[in-house]
Amino acid sequence: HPREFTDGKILELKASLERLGAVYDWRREVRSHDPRYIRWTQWIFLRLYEAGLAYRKKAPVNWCPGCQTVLANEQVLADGTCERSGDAVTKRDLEQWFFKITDYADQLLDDLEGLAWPERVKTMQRNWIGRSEGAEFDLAVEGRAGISLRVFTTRPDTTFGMTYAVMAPEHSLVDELTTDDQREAVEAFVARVSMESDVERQSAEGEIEKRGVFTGSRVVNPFNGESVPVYLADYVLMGYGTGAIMAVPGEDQRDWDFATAHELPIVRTVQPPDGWQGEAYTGDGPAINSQWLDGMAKAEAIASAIEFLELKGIGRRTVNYRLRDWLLSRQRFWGCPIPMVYCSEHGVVAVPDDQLPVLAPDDVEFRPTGESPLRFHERFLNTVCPECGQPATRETDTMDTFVDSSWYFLRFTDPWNDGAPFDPKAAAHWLPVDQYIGGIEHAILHLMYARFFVKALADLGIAPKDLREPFRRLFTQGMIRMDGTKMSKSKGNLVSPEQYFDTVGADALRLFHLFVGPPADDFDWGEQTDEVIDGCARFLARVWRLANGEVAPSAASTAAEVSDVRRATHQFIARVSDDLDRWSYNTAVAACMEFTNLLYKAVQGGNVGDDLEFAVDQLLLMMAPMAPHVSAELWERRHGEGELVHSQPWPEADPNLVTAVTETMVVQVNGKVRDRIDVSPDVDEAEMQRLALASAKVVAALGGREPARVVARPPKLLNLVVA
RNA sequence: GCCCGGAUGGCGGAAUCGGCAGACGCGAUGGUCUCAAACACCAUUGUCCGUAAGGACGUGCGGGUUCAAGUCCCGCUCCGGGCACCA
Repeated sequence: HPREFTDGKILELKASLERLGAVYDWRREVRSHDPRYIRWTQWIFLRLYEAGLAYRKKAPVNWCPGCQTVLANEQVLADGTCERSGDAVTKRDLEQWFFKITDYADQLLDDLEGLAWPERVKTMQRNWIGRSEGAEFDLAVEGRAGISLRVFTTRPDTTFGMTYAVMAPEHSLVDELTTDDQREAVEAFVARVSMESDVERQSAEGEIEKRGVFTGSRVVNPFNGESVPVYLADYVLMGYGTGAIMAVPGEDQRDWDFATAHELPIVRTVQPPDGWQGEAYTGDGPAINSQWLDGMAKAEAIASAIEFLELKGIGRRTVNYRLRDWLLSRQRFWGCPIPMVYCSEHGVVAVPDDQLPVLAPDDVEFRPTGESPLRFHERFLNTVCPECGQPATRETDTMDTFVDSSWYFLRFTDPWNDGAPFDPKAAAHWLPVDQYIGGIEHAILHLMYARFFVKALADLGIAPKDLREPFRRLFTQGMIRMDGTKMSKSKGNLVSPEQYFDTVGADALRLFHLFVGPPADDFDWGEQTDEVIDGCARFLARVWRLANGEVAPSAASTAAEVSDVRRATHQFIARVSDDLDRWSYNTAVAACMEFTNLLYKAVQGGNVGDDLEFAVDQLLLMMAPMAPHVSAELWERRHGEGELVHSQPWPEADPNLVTAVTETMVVQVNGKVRDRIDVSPDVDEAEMQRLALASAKVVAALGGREPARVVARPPKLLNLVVA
């Protein structure tokens, strides 16, 4: 049962997080299936409904046969498969609930500007929203007064080059515009296209002539009065623009291909550059074959063409988006019920706030059948109309889980509130989130939905009015992959952390995660991975022995004596602090390892005393965020029961001790390193040159030649250039 | 096709502003300890030539800029990701 499964997994995950030493404010924990959360998710749904931002309509929707439910566009991958199950998604005509995210298309696009997000994610959102500016206008159907075909184009400047028009096979005028002699061919074409999945429809390459059919009707080009044929073609989509286009093969490659296959004329209306070898030319250039537009550049011609359409009263400037409204209905039992009731008298009626939450019963056959399991549960299904008290039925679909995650961060600000989803004052205090961290897979799902919710709730006065964005900064961390695919709970290819807690310990596992590479990079779990984790555990054991005074001076040590432990310690503090500041955790761990190695050499060389004790304490302080358990235990052993490393302030490096006593000057001859000489950090150029020329290696490399040029970068580099 | 990333030893990676390529770790090799092993500790470990000292080469490929390029510029190859009949 989903409830047992979910509750069990929460316990498991929470226990893992606690053993890992992850620090969260568990007092603020929320669970999306908790009636106290469901209540407010439904309450928010109703506010969106009242504002016209949630609506129900019948539409061709994405259907996943594997999940036996509908999906939002965002949950269908580019290859037409379901992001969750991998099944090929088909289309079904169903009555479903939508959120009107398209109302916010421009804001969602424009407000990306101010976000400190990876450019890649912003680009993905921009592409997804897919704003394009252009014009819509009517094409009069020849010989049919009162009927016109409305088309959308981004290139009204090329209208003189229209040699045919195309409708989507699903267009509502198809029947009307099909002439009797073409009816058979058109119906066969429409039938074939309707059988195809989106994937098939998009992959029909190389058979362009089969991808369209003539309707028998003609329309008039309003720019030059010429009559052109109307075709149906599967490359025109009903869901975008007006579902019909003017075809300008001279400036559109798809139109060019189609025109060539169907032997339709091609007229260029933009002069391609000299030497143009291609077919359709989409770039800028002076208009040609376009009467009063001739000679104008693209932008000017577009403006002039739109002016003409508006003057004639047949068209207008318009903007189209690729973004569709968010389909939120799911034919699922385990989800937040949509709080609506259907009454034969009053139609669609909202459940009153004081009757929330609407909870699904647990005693259902919950397995997917293509309809919500709640439909077969009489006690849930049958209710009374809130308006008239007569028998009515409940909406039995539940909400997309992305609805839950679109406002949880708002609830975190005020999780105990039982009079509202959250107090706007609390939300104003905490939000926007300073630093959000998540996987790239949420680039256009969660991250777009949450942005929409925040904007809508702010406009409705539920969230603070000036809260326009949920997440100020975003960091997309890499994935840990196994066998080439993402390690994830839905794929089931997880490596359990428990086995590492029980063997090497949580701190070793934490160090491994930090050490393995930059946090933004993906990592492949491989054959050597367990050995790397063992290496982290070995390092912690070295620190343990060092901090417990278990490392003995050793005559066997051949290492050079470590002279200035205190100076090295301050350099170490500066280095780790800087690494942590710039999220370079792998080098921070490396610095701790290096410093530990240095302290081993010091101890083995007999160098013990206050400087060493100070150094070890600083090591533990630096390691406290990375290996909290081991450093806490060692700190207590060194400083007494109850002394807590995590309560200590972060040390400051002494600037006077961070600078080195001596620097290594690299001497190059013609850019090749010939010697390294220890120098004072404030050595001057003349001194550098004197020291370099005193080196036998340098003299040999010069071979008696005089340096023609000397490049000095005191104190680290000297390059002697000879001819 | 378009738009982003990326390519550095046997492996993960480091090199932060154009200035010592390969930090740190893994693996490997040799040694100390041990009856033996494990652990631990020490040392070596980019490639090639050389007994050695030392030298040459070397950051996907080809050019370029510069005293100096893993880093900048131009042109490619391959890998990963996103978008793609969006008119």
